Amino acid sequence: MNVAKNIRVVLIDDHALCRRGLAELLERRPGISVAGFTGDPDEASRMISAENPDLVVLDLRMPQMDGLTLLRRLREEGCKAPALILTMSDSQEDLAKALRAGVRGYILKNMEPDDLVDAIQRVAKGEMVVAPVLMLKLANMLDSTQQSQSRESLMVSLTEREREILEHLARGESNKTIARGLDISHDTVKLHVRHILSKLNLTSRVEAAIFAVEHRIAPGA
Amino acid sequence: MNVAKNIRVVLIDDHALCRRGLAELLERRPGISVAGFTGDPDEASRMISAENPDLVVLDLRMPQMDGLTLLRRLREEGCKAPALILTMSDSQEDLAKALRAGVRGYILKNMEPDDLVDAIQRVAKGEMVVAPVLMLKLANMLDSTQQSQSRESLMVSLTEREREILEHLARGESNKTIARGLDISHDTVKLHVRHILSKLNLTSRVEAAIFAVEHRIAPGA
DNA sequence: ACCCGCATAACCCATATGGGTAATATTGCG
DNA sequence: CGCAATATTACCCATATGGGTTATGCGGGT
Repeated sequence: MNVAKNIRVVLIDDHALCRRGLAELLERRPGISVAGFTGDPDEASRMISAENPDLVVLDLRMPQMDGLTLLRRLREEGCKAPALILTMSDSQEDLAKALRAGVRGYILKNMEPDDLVDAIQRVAKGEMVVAPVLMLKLANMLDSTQQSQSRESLMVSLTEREREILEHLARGESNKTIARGLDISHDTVKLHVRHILSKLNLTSRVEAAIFAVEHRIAPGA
Repeated sequence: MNVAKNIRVVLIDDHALCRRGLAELLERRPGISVAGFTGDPDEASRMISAENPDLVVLDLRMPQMDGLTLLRRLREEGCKAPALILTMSDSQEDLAKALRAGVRGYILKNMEPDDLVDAIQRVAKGEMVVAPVLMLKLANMLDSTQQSQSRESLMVSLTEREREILEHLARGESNKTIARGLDISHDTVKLHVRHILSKLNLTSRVEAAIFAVEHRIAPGA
């Protein structure tokens, strides 16, 4: 059904506009055909086992299911196609997470269409593609792999209580307020906060709050 | 150059992919033609005074310039065309800001292309269009207009310098660090921070940091 | 010339925070 | 049972932060 070097891709993106536009853009390129596109995880699942594409283009942030979670699910279902992340997020964390999940490319949505096409072709050829802007961050990560990685993993080392304290902290509450709210001593809260900072390798409650907000530990007020 | 009921639109979006795809989608609809598209504010400015379109489709979050800031600039330059915001953000805050800036439509990027076309046509006819999902939030706003409105609107009252300080603050920097970074006195930073808190109606730097992060004033570390 | 907003800086003071140490109670595990 | 982890509280101390006041210099507008 497809010519020798034709690359069959499936697009998964919750933005109808993006995936439609993208699909049209790709369809008119020689050597690339769009086997399907959807924004729904379940449909993506079915589509990929049915079409068995050469490549999966995946958005990271989707309302129903996180892109990487979906990727893991696809892998479990036997999908072997390389994944190319196409996202808005240029954050170090997301990049790191994606790379550790074994994606073969990570590019940003604000790039030129031609570059995207190029990225698809290179990933299909077996190359690894990372958005140039992010290569710097990648370099940083190699040095201080500890921080962003272990900050992630050390996150799990937080006690239930500490996570609870962190939530309040990330709502901007002072130690005193947290203490009143949880009906414990001010000193106890202070100690918990110190433990949090120490475990997450941070030095101030502000950093902790930012960390929490960026990791959606704190519910969006 | 255009038939009677042809709607000439200009697309402003920093995502090359989106604007290209969108342009193609719109071009193939009868009654709509794309007079131009760009992701650059200055080019947008020139394009709109040159083309004098019937409608401007605008993204909110753009790296170089905030969509609403750009809109205000366009208005100053004499652009009378109604604006239709097309964005990812479904936040109450952004919607409120946009409405107060006088946009005539606010729709989300994850909607179906057909709905977008519909929205464009309705705005061109003089109607006001708001994404259905957001109508609820709109209702909420009518009650509790105080908080989110005043904090948002007071946000614009921040000085350039204060915004700059806020950025650093939202990276978790202490006053001393910020002072060193900007090569000004510690006391000056303190004063700026106090002004920020006062203007935004907050009481601690932690709240300010959270606010900044949630509103992407701070660049993703 | 005058006033005003802004950035800058220097004070004072009360409180909050980060960090160290010590102690007690509870819980679950080997 | 003893041990380790956790939660709790209490101290001490240095520094950071929030808030008030005063003052200087600059640039824009009246």
